[in-house]
Amino acid sequence: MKEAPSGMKHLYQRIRDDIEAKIMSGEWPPGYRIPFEHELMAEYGCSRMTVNKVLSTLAVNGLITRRRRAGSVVAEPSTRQAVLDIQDFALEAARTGTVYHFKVVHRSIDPIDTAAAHRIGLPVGTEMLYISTLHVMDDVPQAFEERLISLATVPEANGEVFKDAPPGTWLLRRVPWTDAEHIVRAVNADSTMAKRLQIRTGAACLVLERRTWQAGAFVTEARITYPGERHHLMGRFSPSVKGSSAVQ
Amino acid sequence: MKEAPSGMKHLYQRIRDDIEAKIMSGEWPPGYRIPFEHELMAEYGCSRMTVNKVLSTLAVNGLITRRRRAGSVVAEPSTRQAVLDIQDFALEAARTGTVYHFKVVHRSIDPIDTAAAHRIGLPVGTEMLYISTLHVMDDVPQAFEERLISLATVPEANGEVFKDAPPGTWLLRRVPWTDAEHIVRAVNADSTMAKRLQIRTGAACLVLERRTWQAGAFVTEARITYPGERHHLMGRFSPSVKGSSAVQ
DNA sequence: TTCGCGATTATGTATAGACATTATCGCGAA
DNA sequence: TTCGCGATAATGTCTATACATAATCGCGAA
Repeated sequence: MKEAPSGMKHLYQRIRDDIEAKIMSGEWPPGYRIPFEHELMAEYGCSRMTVNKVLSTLAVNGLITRRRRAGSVVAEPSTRQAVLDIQDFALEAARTGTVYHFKVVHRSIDPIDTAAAHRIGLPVGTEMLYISTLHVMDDVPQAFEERLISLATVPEANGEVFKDAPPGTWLLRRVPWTDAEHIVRAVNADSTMAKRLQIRTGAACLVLERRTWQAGAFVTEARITYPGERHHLMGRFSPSVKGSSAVQ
Repeated sequence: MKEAPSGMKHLYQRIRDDIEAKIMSGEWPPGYRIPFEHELMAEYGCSRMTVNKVLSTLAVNGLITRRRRAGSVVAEPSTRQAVLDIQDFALEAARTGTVYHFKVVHRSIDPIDTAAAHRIGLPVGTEMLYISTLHVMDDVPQAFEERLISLATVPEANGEVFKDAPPGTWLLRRVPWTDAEHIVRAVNADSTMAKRLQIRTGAACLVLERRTWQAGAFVTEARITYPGERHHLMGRFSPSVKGSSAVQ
């Protein structure tokens, strides 16, 4: 029994995917004590070296922290937040005691337009959910989000009206991403955007475009526009451990 | 012989540090075929599992790419270029056949100002090299770089006039960084910056601030201003492999 | 009750061997 | 010369074991 049966993923990858999915989906929240190595050994019927390699790698990449005798726990988001997500507004608001709310200003289901289809690499005409959201803190607009969700990958989005959670947060809970592409640009606000964000026309805005996939299947594309004076993106890196996070 | 003698680093870490240092310093440039596992086994007198774990980890983190039978080679910078560096202009220029040049517009050695000292965490009054550079491709200004270099960490910078290579490239060759912090913002160009970059006053600019350290010692801080319409930053991520790169 | 110390437990590092997988090399045939 | 194919070499995954290390637990003594 040295090799997994052909046609199925290797054990190492399977264990790793399982654990990463549980962490990214929030099923195992920060602070959660993940099973001990010997428990995972029993669960997957493998040797300790195999689960040890999985866990050490996750630790190096900042997803979990490990302590002898005490076991391994899911790390605090700061180190693994490679995403610069709108969800941060809710967290930031909770932390600082300000009032956060969001407003869905557009929602429709339409075939994908040719430009987006080409950009993303999907067949023209695929049905997508288009949704635009304004994020507000203490009555001050903080960001305008234009999003496009693949109904093929996320059929549950079809009837969703995003009443309790904004699309980004809602998605993250249901479809943890495995790959993401980010583009950051600076643009001058046109009059429409200026009105939305309550800034003057021409003010510099930071635009973050993000596309995410899950196991090769396209999930969503978001273009988020932040007023330039109110936000910046920040990240820390070292050659071995790479992580970044968004700050207000 | 299951354990390294106390007082010295573990074998795994030593091998990894050695290889990372060789890659980051440029001694093993991109494309260089690093020793085979069995050669590293012999060199360090350890089992294959140990060097295998080192190399697999480096591969996961994008420092090297591995291919069966062919061996492992140092990866192209794009995947490990967590830095969005000016050096890319020279590469980009070489690739597209455009003419790149830079002009040092300011150079002085002064005690650090209090704001920067506070920001970086250095004692007020430390001597720093201040240098400003304009980067030009085909006679079109592409970026304005304001940089501050610690003469304590990089004494060779004292007499350097940056004739052959711009400060970023020059530094990277001498002092490979081990930690970096990035901040990305969007600002409106003021009249001075507009004149420098040949854009209109008020045009949105992407500002990248980067601070780097080597083994805890501060190396440099750079603030690079790009015309918003001419540039964007791009990165790809997955929970396990994190990398990003700059594109034109 | 509190302190100290040994037992316990989970992780950290390392070994030697096994078999799978895959790309390349080189030889022989067309 | 070129094509095909088997040998070969390097990495990929996994096992079973061993001993080190560090933190916690719990018992017994002060």
